[in-house]
Amino acid sequence: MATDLYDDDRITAFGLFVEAYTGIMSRLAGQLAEHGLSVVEFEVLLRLSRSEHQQLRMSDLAAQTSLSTSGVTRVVDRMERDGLLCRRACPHDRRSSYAAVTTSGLTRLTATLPGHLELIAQWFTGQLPAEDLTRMLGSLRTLRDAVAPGATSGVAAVD
Amino acid sequence: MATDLYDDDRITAFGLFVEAYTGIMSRLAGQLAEHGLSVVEFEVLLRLSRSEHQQLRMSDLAAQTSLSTSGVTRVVDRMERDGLLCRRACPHDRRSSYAAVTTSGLTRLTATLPGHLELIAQWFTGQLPAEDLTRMLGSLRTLRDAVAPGATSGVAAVD
DNA sequence: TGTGTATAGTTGCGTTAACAACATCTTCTC
DNA sequence: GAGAAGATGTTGTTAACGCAACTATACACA
Repeated sequence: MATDLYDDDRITAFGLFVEAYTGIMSRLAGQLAEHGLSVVEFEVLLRLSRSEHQQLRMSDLAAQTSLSTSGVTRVVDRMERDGLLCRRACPHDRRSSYAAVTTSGLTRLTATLPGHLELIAQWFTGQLPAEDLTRMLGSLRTLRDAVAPGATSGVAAVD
Repeated sequence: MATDLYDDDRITAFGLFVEAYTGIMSRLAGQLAEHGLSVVEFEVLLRLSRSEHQQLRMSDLAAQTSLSTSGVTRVVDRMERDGLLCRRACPHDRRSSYAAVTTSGLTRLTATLPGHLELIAQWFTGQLPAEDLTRMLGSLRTLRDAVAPGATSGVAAVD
């Protein structure tokens, strides 16, 4: 039985990637949950807060997250219901609408972020010696640019 | 507005990780879909195929994947319906049952793997100079061991 | 102006997952 | 060996997502 095929080095290498990622991610998700946010909701909040006037058109939000447009509709529905976001009409294009962070949403994000950053430091950036981290980030950038060329580092990077 | 807080280096760093991961993963998922497999189903098939007698107890399978036990019940349901897997009674413990790969399942996996490995090479291992890759894998192992100490590299790594 | 095409967002439907409650079987303790 | 405690897997319920269909609006162009 071609056991070698299943144990190919490439699978092992990529498995390491997956396990590191899911391990870190699940810790972050736990902390977000303590603040009543899912990973997706946190990402939405962060993206919007970074944007001009703390708002973004629905489809731009979809493009910046890993969601489809219908997924965005639903997340925004929920977050609007919870008072974290509100929809605003777009003055120039009546087809469009903005999702905008409310004061309550900003408060929630501000309460969540410090712990989030601490965890990233604890389980990711702080785990590696400075030089290794630098090299790793360089390699990650290479991979990211190859695989998601759209995501220019200006718009950058969230979880 | 504390814009600096949202643009913290740690977020940028982790965002790179996330974008690289999701970018690669979505390409792999596409190839798996061409063979009628979801990421989870592929992982199940691979884990089982690597195991003694190409089978594993349901709960062990849950432990090795990112699924809950009820999640495993359902995946195995579907895959059994599709003929990729079958359930077998455990002779020593009548509470337990095994999920075992069928010939058809093994055939499917064998058909899927070469393309899968190629894609890993194309978008991950092959993107980096040998030395960078080695260093990166070392760093990933450090992260993985910190964050998912259970997953010893013997059982290793899948996607 | 009127018509066709493209774009923005929402909704119905099917799929998949987790969680909790549950039934069944094993093991431990006395 | 009888009952308690624990393990194993399944099922009901709920939540989240994507796709495809749909509505409303904008734009091109004759």
